[in-house]
Amino acid sequence: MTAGVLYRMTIGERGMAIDHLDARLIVLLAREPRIGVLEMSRRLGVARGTVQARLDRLQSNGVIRGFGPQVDPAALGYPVTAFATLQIRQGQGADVRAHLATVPEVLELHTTTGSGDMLCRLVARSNADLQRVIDLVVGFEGIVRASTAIVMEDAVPLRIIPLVEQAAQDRERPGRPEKP
Amino acid sequence: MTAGVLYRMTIGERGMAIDHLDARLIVLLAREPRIGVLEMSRRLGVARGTVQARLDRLQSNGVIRGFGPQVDPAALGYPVTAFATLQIRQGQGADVRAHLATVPEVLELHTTTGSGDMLCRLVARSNADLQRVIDLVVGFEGIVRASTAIVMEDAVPLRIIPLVEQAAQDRERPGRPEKP
DNA sequence: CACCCTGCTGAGCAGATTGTCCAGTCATCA
DNA sequence: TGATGACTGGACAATCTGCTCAGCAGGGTG
Repeated sequence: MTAGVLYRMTIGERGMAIDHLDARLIVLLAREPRIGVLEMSRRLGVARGTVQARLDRLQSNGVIRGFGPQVDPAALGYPVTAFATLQIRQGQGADVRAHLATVPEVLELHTTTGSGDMLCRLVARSNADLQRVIDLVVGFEGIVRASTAIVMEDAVPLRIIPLVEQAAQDRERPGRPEKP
Repeated sequence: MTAGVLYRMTIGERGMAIDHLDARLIVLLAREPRIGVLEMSRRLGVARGTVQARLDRLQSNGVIRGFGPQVDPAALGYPVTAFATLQIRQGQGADVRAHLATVPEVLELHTTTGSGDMLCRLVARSNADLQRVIDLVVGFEGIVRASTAIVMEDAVPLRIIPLVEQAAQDRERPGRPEKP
Protein backbone atom coordinates (compact mmCIF):
# COMPACT_ATOMS: atom_id res chain seq x y z
CA MET A 1 0.00 0.00 0.00
CA THR A 2 1.82 3.07 -1.17
CA ALA A 3 1.33 5.69 1.47
CA GLY A 4 1.39 8.88 -0.51
CA VAL A 5 1.28 9.20 -4.30
CA LEU A 6 -2.03 10.96 -4.00
CA TYR A 7 0.59 13.58 -4.12
CA ARG A 8 0.59 16.85 -5.88
CA MET A 9 2.13 19.71 -4.01
CA THR A 10 -0.47 22.38 -3.82
CA ILE A 11 1.16 25.50 -2.56
CA GLY A 12 -1.26 28.34 -2.11
CA GLU A 13 -0.38 31.99 -2.07
CA ARG A 14 1.00 31.32 1.35
CA GLY A 15 0.97 27.93 2.91
CA MET A 16 1.71 24.44 1.83
CA ALA A 17 -0.68 21.55 1.77
CA ILE A 18 0.09 18.84 4.27
CA ASP A 19 -0.98 15.26 3.81
CA HIS A 20 -1.83 12.74 6.44
CA LEU A 21 1.65 11.24 6.60
CA ASP A 22 3.15 14.68 7.15
CA ALA A 23 0.72 15.29 9.96
CA ARG A 24 1.49 11.95 11.60
CA LEU A 25 5.16 12.74 11.32
CA ILE A 26 4.79 16.12 12.98
CA VAL A 27 2.59 14.75 15.73
CA LEU A 28 4.99 11.91 16.41
CA LEU A 29 7.86 14.33 16.50
CA ALA A 30 5.98 16.61 18.87
CA ARG A 31 5.31 13.78 21.27
CA GLU A 32 8.76 12.21 21.22
CA PRO A 33 11.23 14.71 19.84
CA ARG A 34 14.30 12.70 20.67
CA ILE A 35 13.59 9.77 18.37
CA GLY A 36 15.64 9.56 15.20
CA VAL A 37 14.70 9.15 11.59
CA LEU A 38 15.10 5.39 11.71
CA GLU A 39 12.80 4.97 14.66
CA MET A 40 10.25 7.28 13.06
CA SER A 41 10.23 5.23 9.90
CA ARG A 42 9.53 2.15 11.99
CA ARG A 43 6.67 3.80 13.88
CA LEU A 44 5.09 5.25 10.77
CA GLY A 45 5.54 2.11 8.72
CA VAL A 46 7.38 3.74 5.84
CA ALA A 47 10.92 3.62 4.52
CA ARG A 48 13.61 5.62 6.20
CA GLY A 49 14.32 7.57 3.04
CA THR A 50 10.70 8.64 2.92
CA VAL A 51 10.81 10.08 6.41
CA GLN A 52 14.05 11.82 5.61
CA ALA A 53 12.63 13.32 2.43
CA ARG A 54 9.43 14.43 4.14
CA LEU A 55 11.33 16.04 6.96
CA ASP A 56 13.62 17.85 4.56
CA ARG A 57 10.66 19.12 2.60
CA LEU A 58 8.75 20.25 5.65
CA GLN A 59 11.76 22.16 6.85
CA SER A 60 12.66 23.76 3.54
CA ASN A 61 9.05 24.77 3.06
CA GLY A 62 9.10 26.43 6.43
CA VAL A 63 6.35 24.34 7.96
CA ILE A 64 8.84 23.14 10.53
CA ARG A 65 10.91 26.11 11.55
CA GLY A 66 13.26 24.21 13.77
CA PHE A 67 13.73 22.06 16.81
CA GLY A 68 14.90 24.60 19.30
CA PRO A 69 14.66 23.81 23.00
CA GLN A 70 11.40 24.88 24.60
CA VAL A 71 12.47 26.78 27.66
CA ASP A 72 10.05 27.29 30.53
CA PRO A 73 10.38 30.82 31.90
CA ALA A 74 8.83 29.71 35.18
CA ALA A 75 11.58 27.17 35.71
CA LEU A 76 14.08 29.92 35.06
CA GLY A 77 12.63 31.94 37.88
CA TYR A 78 10.06 33.98 35.96
CA PRO A 79 6.73 32.47 36.99
CA VAL A 80 4.61 35.55 36.29
CA THR A 81 3.30 36.13 32.78
CA ALA A 82 1.38 39.17 31.60
CA PHE A 83 0.10 40.71 28.42
CA ALA A 84 0.39 44.43 27.93
CA THR A 85 -1.46 46.49 25.37
CA LEU A 86 0.51 49.56 24.43
CA GLN A 87 -0.72 52.72 22.81
CA ILE A 88 2.00 54.23 20.68
CA ARG A 89 2.49 57.83 19.69
CA GLN A 90 2.13 58.32 15.97
CA GLY A 91 5.34 57.62 14.08
CA GLN A 92 7.17 56.24 17.10
CA GLY A 93 6.53 52.61 16.20
CA ALA A 94 10.04 51.78 15.07
CA ASP A 95 11.61 53.37 18.15
CA VAL A 96 9.30 51.55 20.50
CA ARG A 97 10.03 48.28 18.76
CA ALA A 98 13.75 48.81 19.10
CA HIS A 99 13.36 49.75 22.74
CA LEU A 100 11.28 46.74 23.66
CA ALA A 101 13.62 44.41 21.79
CA THR A 102 16.29 45.29 24.35
CA VAL A 103 14.17 44.18 27.31
CA PRO A 104 14.74 40.47 27.97
CA GLU A 105 11.44 40.13 29.80
CA VAL A 106 9.58 41.01 26.62
CA LEU A 107 9.09 37.58 25.10
CA GLU A 108 7.13 38.68 22.07
CA LEU A 109 5.73 41.82 20.57
CA HIS A 110 3.13 42.34 17.89
CA THR A 111 1.74 45.37 16.21
CA THR A 112 -2.00 45.05 15.90
CA THR A 113 -4.90 46.74 14.24
CA GLY A 114 -6.16 49.80 15.98
CA SER A 115 -4.66 53.19 16.51
CA GLY A 116 -0.96 52.53 16.88
CA ASP A 117 -1.41 49.62 19.25
CA MET A 118 0.98 46.92 20.22
CA LEU A 119 0.55 43.80 22.27
CA CYS A 120 3.41 42.25 24.14
CA ARG A 121 3.97 39.26 26.36
CA LEU A 122 5.96 39.86 29.51
CA VAL A 123 7.40 37.69 32.23
CA ALA A 124 8.61 38.65 35.68
CA ARG A 125 10.07 37.12 38.82
CA SER A 126 7.04 38.03 40.91
CA ASN A 127 4.07 40.31 40.92
CA ALA A 128 6.22 42.93 42.54
CA ASP A 129 8.91 42.42 39.95
CA LEU A 130 6.30 42.86 37.25
CA GLN A 131 6.07 46.48 38.25
CA ARG A 132 9.76 46.90 37.49
CA VAL A 133 9.31 45.26 34.10
CA ILE A 134 6.33 47.40 33.24
CA ASP A 135 8.22 50.51 34.24
CA LEU A 136 11.02 49.37 31.97
CA VAL A 137 8.62 48.85 29.12
CA VAL A 138 6.58 51.99 29.57
CA GLY A 139 9.47 54.22 30.49
CA PHE A 140 9.89 55.34 26.93
CA GLU A 141 8.57 58.48 25.45
CA GLY A 142 6.89 56.87 22.45
CA ILE A 143 4.47 54.95 24.62
CA VAL A 144 1.36 56.87 25.56
CA ARG A 145 -0.48 54.37 27.67
CA ALA A 146 -0.26 50.73 28.70
CA SER A 147 -2.82 48.38 30.13
CA THR A 148 -1.71 45.09 31.57
CA ALA A 149 -3.45 41.80 32.17
CA ILE A 150 -1.75 39.29 34.42
CA VAL A 151 -2.08 35.66 33.43
CA MET A 152 -3.58 33.51 36.15
CA GLU A 153 -3.84 30.20 34.41
CA ASP A 154 -2.76 28.70 31.10
CA ALA A 155 -6.09 27.18 30.19
CA VAL A 156 -4.69 26.03 26.85
CA PRO A 157 -0.90 26.09 26.65
CA LEU A 158 0.54 26.98 23.28
CA ARG A 159 -0.24 24.09 20.99
CA ILE A 160 -0.10 23.25 17.32
CA ILE A 161 -1.09 19.62 16.94
CA PRO A 162 -4.85 20.17 16.49
CA LEU A 163 -4.15 22.70 13.77
CA VAL A 164 -1.74 20.34 12.02
CA GLU A 165 -4.34 17.61 12.03
CA GLN A 166 -6.98 19.92 10.67
CA ALA A 167 -4.66 21.14 7.95
CA ALA A 168 -4.04 17.54 6.93
CA GLN A 169 -7.74 16.78 6.79
CA ASP A 170 -8.50 19.92 4.84
CA ARG A 171 -6.06 18.71 2.26
CA GLU A 172 -7.93 15.48 1.71
CA ARG A 173 -11.31 17.14 1.19
CA PRO A 174 -10.38 20.55 -0.18
CA GLY A 175 -12.80 23.15 1.07
CA ARG A 176 -12.36 25.59 -1.73
CA PRO A 177 -10.50 24.62 -4.89
CA GLU A 178 -7.06 26.07 -5.51
CA LYS A 179 -6.52 27.97 -8.69
CA PRO A 180 -5.27 25.47 -11.36
CA MET B 1 40.48 26.06 33.61
CA THR B 2 37.56 24.22 35.14
CA ALA B 3 34.44 25.70 33.63
CA GLY B 4 31.97 25.33 36.42
CA VAL B 5 32.68 24.28 40.00
CA LEU B 6 31.49 27.65 41.22
CA TYR B 7 28.57 25.37 41.55
CA ARG B 8 25.91 25.20 44.14
CA MET B 9 22.43 24.54 42.91
CA THR B 10 20.22 27.25 44.28
CA ILE B 11 16.62 26.33 43.68
CA GLY B 12 14.21 29.01 44.74
CA GLU B 13 10.56 28.51 45.56
CA ARG B 14 10.01 28.20 41.86
CA GLY B 15 12.81 28.40 39.42
CA MET B 16 16.27 27.01 39.19
CA ALA B 17 19.43 28.99 39.00
CA ILE B 18 21.23 28.73 35.70
CA ASP B 19 24.94 29.26 35.35
CA HIS B 20 26.81 30.61 32.42
CA LEU B 21 27.59 27.22 30.92
CA ASP B 22 23.93 26.27 31.06
CA ALA B 23 23.04 29.46 29.27
CA ARG B 24 25.65 28.90 26.59
CA LEU B 25 24.34 25.41 26.14
CA ILE B 26 20.76 26.58 25.69
CA VAL B 27 21.74 29.36 23.34
CA LEU B 28 23.84 27.00 21.25
CA LEU B 29 21.02 24.53 21.15
CA ALA B 30 18.58 27.23 20.14
CA ARG B 31 20.76 28.34 17.28
CA GLU B 32 21.66 24.91 15.94
CA PRO B 33 19.23 22.38 17.30
CA ARG B 34 20.42 19.54 15.12
CA ILE B 35 23.90 19.26 16.58
CA GLY B 36 24.55 16.37 18.92
CA VAL B 37 26.06 16.13 22.34
CA LEU B 38 29.51 15.45 21.01
CA GLU B 39 29.54 18.48 18.77
CA MET B 40 28.19 20.63 21.59
CA SER B 41 30.98 19.53 23.88
CA ARG B 42 33.48 20.53 21.20
CA ARG B 43 31.92 23.96 20.71
CA LEU B 44 31.62 24.65 24.41
CA GLY B 45 35.05 23.34 25.21
CA VAL B 46 33.95 20.89 27.88
CA ALA B 47 33.82 17.13 28.15
CA ARG B 48 31.00 15.23 26.55
CA GLY B 49 29.86 13.82 29.85
CA THR B 50 29.47 17.33 31.20
CA VAL B 51 27.20 18.38 28.39
CA GLN B 52 25.18 15.22 28.82
CA ALA B 53 24.83 15.75 32.57
CA ARG B 54 23.87 19.40 32.13
CA LEU B 55 21.27 18.57 29.55
CA ASP B 56 19.77 15.86 31.71
CA ARG B 57 19.58 18.22 34.65
CA LEU B 58 18.04 21.04 32.66
CA GLN B 59 15.40 18.70 31.36
CA SER B 60 14.57 17.02 34.63
CA ASN B 61 14.37 20.43 36.31
CA GLY B 62 11.89 21.52 33.69
CA VAL B 63 13.96 24.39 32.36
CA ILE B 64 14.01 22.67 28.99
CA ARG B 65 10.55 21.30 28.43
CA GLY B 66 11.37 19.53 25.21
CA PHE B 67 12.56 19.77 21.66
CA GLY B 68 9.30 19.63 19.80
CA PRO B 69 9.17 20.86 16.22
CA GLN B 70 8.32 24.53 15.89
CA VAL B 71 5.54 24.59 13.35
CA ASP B 72 4.75 27.80 11.48
CA PRO B 73 0.98 28.25 11.16
CA ALA B 74 1.50 30.59 8.22
CA ALA B 75 3.28 27.86 6.27
CA LEU B 76 0.39 25.56 7.05
CA GLY B 77 -2.00 27.96 5.38
CA TYR B 78 -2.98 30.05 8.41
CA PRO B 79 -1.21 33.36 7.86
CA VAL B 80 -3.57 35.49 9.94
CA THR B 81 -3.01 35.76 13.68
CA ALA B 82 -5.25 37.57 16.12
CA PHE B 83 -5.67 38.03 19.82
CA ALA B 84 -9.14 37.98 21.31
CA THR B 85 -10.12 39.22 24.73
CA LEU B 86 -13.16 37.37 26.01
CA GLN B 87 -15.52 38.41 28.75
CA ILE B 88 -16.92 35.37 30.47
CA ARG B 89 -20.19 34.98 32.29
CA GLN B 90 -19.64 34.28 35.98
CA GLY B 91 -19.09 30.61 36.69
CA GLN B 92 -18.87 29.60 33.05
CA GLY B 93 -15.09 29.58 32.98
CA ALA B 94 -14.63 25.83 32.89
CA ASP B 95 -17.18 25.38 30.13
CA VAL B 96 -15.64 28.07 28.00
CA ARG B 97 -12.22 26.54 28.46
CA ALA B 98 -13.47 23.15 27.37
CA HIS B 99 -15.21 24.68 24.40
CA LEU B 100 -12.20 26.61 23.19
CA ALA B 101 -9.94 23.61 23.63
CA THR B 102 -11.89 21.90 20.86
CA VAL B 103 -11.21 24.65 18.34
CA PRO B 104 -7.95 23.93 16.49
CA GLU B 105 -7.52 27.57 15.53
CA VAL B 106 -7.20 28.50 19.20
CA LEU B 107 -3.48 28.18 19.72
CA GLU B 108 -3.41 29.26 23.33
CA LEU B 109 -5.76 30.49 25.98
CA HIS B 110 -5.11 32.22 29.27
CA THR B 111 -7.32 33.37 32.04
CA THR B 112 -6.26 36.80 33.17
CA THR B 113 -6.92 39.24 35.94
CA GLY B 114 -10.07 41.23 35.58
CA SER B 115 -13.70 40.28 35.76
CA GLY B 116 -13.83 36.84 34.18
CA ASP B 117 -11.56 37.68 31.31
CA MET B 118 -9.66 35.44 29.00
CA LEU B 119 -7.13 36.12 26.31
CA CYS B 120 -6.65 33.77 23.40
CA ARG B 121 -4.46 33.58 20.32
CA LEU B 122 -6.20 32.66 17.10
CA VAL B 123 -5.08 31.88 13.59
CA ALA B 124 -7.09 31.83 10.39
CA ARG B 125 -6.68 31.19 6.68
CA SER B 126 -7.53 34.77 5.78
CA ASN B 127 -9.15 37.84 7.21
CA ALA B 128 -12.45 36.55 5.91
CA ASP B 129 -11.81 33.18 7.49
CA LEU B 130 -11.06 34.91 10.76
CA GLN B 131 -14.72 35.80 10.93
CA ARG B 132 -15.59 32.11 10.85
CA VAL B 133 -13.10 31.38 13.62
CA ILE B 134 -14.38 34.20 15.78
CA ASP B 135 -17.93 33.00 15.29
CA LEU B 136 -16.78 29.55 16.34
CA VAL B 137 -15.14 30.96 19.44
CA VAL B 138 -17.86 33.36 20.44
CA GLY B 139 -20.74 31.09 19.51
CA PHE B 140 -20.97 29.78 23.02
CA GLU B 141 -23.35 30.92 25.65
CA GLY B 142 -20.76 31.50 28.36
CA ILE B 143 -19.05 34.24 26.40
CA VAL B 144 -20.53 37.67 26.88
CA ARG B 145 -18.33 39.77 24.69
CA ALA B 146 -15.20 39.47 22.59
CA SER B 147 -12.86 42.09 21.23
CA THR B 148 -10.30 41.11 18.65
CA ALA B 149 -7.02 42.61 17.59
CA ILE B 150 -5.50 41.38 14.34
CA VAL B 151 -1.74 41.04 14.30
CA MET B 152 -0.11 43.03 11.54
CA GLU B 153 3.52 42.42 12.25
CA ASP B 154 5.59 40.28 14.57
CA ALA B 155 7.85 43.02 15.80
CA VAL B 156 9.54 40.61 18.20
CA PRO B 157 8.86 36.95 17.44
CA LEU B 158 8.60 34.68 20.46
CA ARG B 159 12.06 34.47 21.93
CA ILE B 160 13.76 33.18 25.02
CA ILE B 161 17.48 33.67 24.55
CA PRO B 162 17.74 37.15 26.10
CA LEU B 163 15.91 35.94 29.17
CA VAL B 164 18.15 32.91 29.49
CA GLU B 165 21.21 35.11 29.33
CA GLN B 166 19.82 37.45 31.94
CA ALA B 167 18.94 34.56 34.22
CA ALA B 168 22.51 33.33 33.95
CA GLN B 169 23.91 36.74 34.80
CA ASP B 170 21.54 37.19 37.72
CA ARG B 171 22.94 33.98 39.12
CA GLU B 172 26.46 35.32 39.17
CA ARG B 173 25.55 38.52 41.03
CA PRO B 174 22.51 37.49 43.04
CA GLY B 175 20.04 40.34 43.29
CA ARG B 176 18.37 39.25 46.50
CA PRO B 177 19.89 36.55 48.67
CA GLU B 178 18.23 33.14 48.83
CA LYS B 179 17.22 31.85 52.20
CA PRO B 180 20.13 29.77 53.62
C1' DC C 1 0.24 5.12 -26.66
C1' DA C 2 4.98 5.51 -25.17
C1' DC C 3 7.77 8.24 -22.27
C1' DC C 4 9.24 10.97 -18.40
C1' DC C 5 9.01 12.59 -13.73
C1' DT C 6 8.16 12.06 -9.03
C1' DG C 7 7.63 9.57 -4.80
C1' DC C 8 8.34 5.41 -2.30
C1' DT C 9 10.79 1.10 -1.22
C1' DG C 10 14.53 -1.86 0.34
C1' DA C 11 19.20 -2.42 0.60
C1' DG C 12 24.15 -1.54 1.53
C1' DC C 13 28.26 0.90 3.26
C1' DA C 14 31.63 3.85 5.67
C1' DG C 15 31.80 7.06 9.21
C1' DA C 16 30.09 9.38 13.14
C1' DT C 17 27.49 9.45 17.38
C1' DT C 18 25.40 7.57 21.43
C1' DG C 19 24.97 5.23 25.84
C1' DT C 20 27.57 3.74 29.40
C1' DC C 21 31.24 2.56 31.85
C1' DC C 22 35.69 3.87 34.50
C1' DA C 23 39.56 6.20 37.24
C1' DG C 24 41.57 10.49 38.46
C1' DT C 25 41.58 15.53 39.74
C1' DC C 26 39.90 19.52 42.07
C1' DA C 27 37.10 22.62 44.95
C1' DT C 28 33.58 23.09 48.36
C1' DC C 29 31.41 21.71 52.66
C1' DA C 30 30.82 19.63 57.21
C1' DT D 1 40.71 16.27 57.32
C1' DG D 2 37.46 13.36 55.07
C1' DA D 3 33.34 13.25 52.17
C1' DT D 4 30.84 14.91 48.34
C1' DG D 5 29.91 16.62 43.89
C1' DA D 6 31.42 18.22 39.31
C1' DC D 7 34.40 17.80 35.58
C1' DT D 8 37.89 15.45 32.64
C1' DG D 9 39.67 12.11 29.36
C1' DG D 10 39.42 7.70 27.68
C1' DA D 11 37.41 3.38 26.22
C1' DC D 12 33.84 0.05 24.27
C1' DA D 13 30.00 -1.99 21.70
C1' DA D 14 25.76 -0.81 19.56
C1' DT D 15 23.38 2.20 16.92
C1' DC D 16 22.29 5.69 13.80
C1' DT D 17 23.28 8.87 10.10
C1' DG D 18 24.36 10.46 5.41
C1' DC D 19 24.59 8.84 1.03
C1' DT D 20 23.99 6.01 -2.91
C1' DC D 21 21.75 2.68 -5.80
C1' DA D 22 18.20 0.09 -8.60
C1' DG D 23 13.44 -1.00 -9.05
C1' DC D 24 8.48 -0.13 -9.02
C1' DA D 25 4.07 2.46 -9.56
C1' DG D 26 1.06 6.29 -10.66
C1' DG D 27 0.19 10.66 -13.03
C1' DG D 28 1.03 13.82 -16.54
C1' DT D 29 2.63 14.96 -21.24
C1' DG D 30 3.94 14.86 -26.14
